[in-house]
Amino acid sequence: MSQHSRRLPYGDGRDALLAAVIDVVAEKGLRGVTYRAVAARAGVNHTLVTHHFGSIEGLLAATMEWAVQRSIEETGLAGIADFDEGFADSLMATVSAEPELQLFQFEMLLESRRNPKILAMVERLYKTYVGTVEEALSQRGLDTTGEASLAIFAALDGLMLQFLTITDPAKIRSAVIQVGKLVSGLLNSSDASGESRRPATTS
Amino acid sequence: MSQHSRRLPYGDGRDALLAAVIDVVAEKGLRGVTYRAVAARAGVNHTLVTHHFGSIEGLLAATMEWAVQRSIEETGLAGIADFDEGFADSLMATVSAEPELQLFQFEMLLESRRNPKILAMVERLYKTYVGTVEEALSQRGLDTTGEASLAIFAALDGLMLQFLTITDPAKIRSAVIQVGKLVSGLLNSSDASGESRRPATTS
DNA sequence: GGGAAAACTATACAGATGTAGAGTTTTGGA
DNA sequence: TCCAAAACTCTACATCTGTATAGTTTTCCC
Repeated sequence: MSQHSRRLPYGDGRDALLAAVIDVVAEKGLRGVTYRAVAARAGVNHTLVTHHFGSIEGLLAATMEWAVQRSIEETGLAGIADFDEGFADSLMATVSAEPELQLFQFEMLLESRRNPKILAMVERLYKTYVGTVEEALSQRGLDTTGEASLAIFAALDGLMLQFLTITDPAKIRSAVIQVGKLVSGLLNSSDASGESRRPATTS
Repeated sequence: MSQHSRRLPYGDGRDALLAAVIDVVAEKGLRGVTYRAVAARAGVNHTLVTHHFGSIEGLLAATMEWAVQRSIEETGLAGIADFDEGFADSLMATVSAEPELQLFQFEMLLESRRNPKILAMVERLYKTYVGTVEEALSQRGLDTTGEASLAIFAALDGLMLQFLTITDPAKIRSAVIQVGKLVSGLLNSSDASGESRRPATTS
């Protein structure tokens, strides 16, 4: 079914291109990102990419900017306050909702080594994520020096990466819950006398 | 200065191509992997790629096969038995020794979504890694049900990914050490809670 | 030492890709 | 209403890329 049915509304080309990048990367990887492939997916002429973004690099940077903004606004880690099973499910649900978007961000993480603009955006994104974890740990009265937040976030990040690629959801879910237990363990070891395994009800 | 100085010894072309792939991916990403780019780096004619590997996909698969074998043999996580500071330094040293190789494996992890052959190899690699962690945890008498090994490995994996891209070594080092402390915490909490304590046979 | 097989090169070409330039459509404001 | 700017398309072309084919060099082994 060739669906060149209706043209996009005037002014929607730019956004359509950004969305198309996510899809093309998910389907064919960065190797598949060409002016024509992206434009075809977006339903516009391939020269429109140059008009809006100047180059493929510019297109990728703009797409990442867009993706980062969305991720930060949605703060997928919002429900992180409690590290219980509900948290695990909500985290996985967030990633499952838009796997292509997450995949794209991982691609850009690797790309950041070769592109300063991308690097800056990835740094911003990751600092936001780690900051969110840090906040959650602090609320539980945990010592957040020594990069505990970074360690916890890296565990979740690594698990989501595997979730999106090679490891089945059930195992990932268990492992995410384990991360929650590790946090509890951190609480115990820093507060040696604590008997209260149950976190105090929301204050 | 054209430096077509010395040709490769006869029979070395294949290996030279594999090594070249790692370099090209590190420098230009998967987008930069073309017959000519890889062949030029290896110092051979670009048609040699087809002769040995059939296609770019075949070339990437063969390179991954080679990379996985090396990683498994070296077992970069060998010194994982103790989760102390020495372990952190040795882990980072291993990754630092050949960052391009690690980067390539992360690229292939993402690629595994679109390539069954790559998927099989990445699965093998990750199972080996998780298995190594599991062994280390068992030796400490820890309960390894519930995917604790997967969680711990994911933390280290996620940290190495950041180490290779956006986060400075000092922070990574601290975080890796934190992972070690989390393992200790796991030990405490499994004793303290007595929830699902299955004694591991330390035979 | 001779011949087949494997490794490798040379060349040529079709199709894909990036890019330039000129033209068309739509929007929005004076 | 009109016009300038922005959004967008069309076409053309040079370059890059993959691939086929034929030929050369080296190795291996009987």
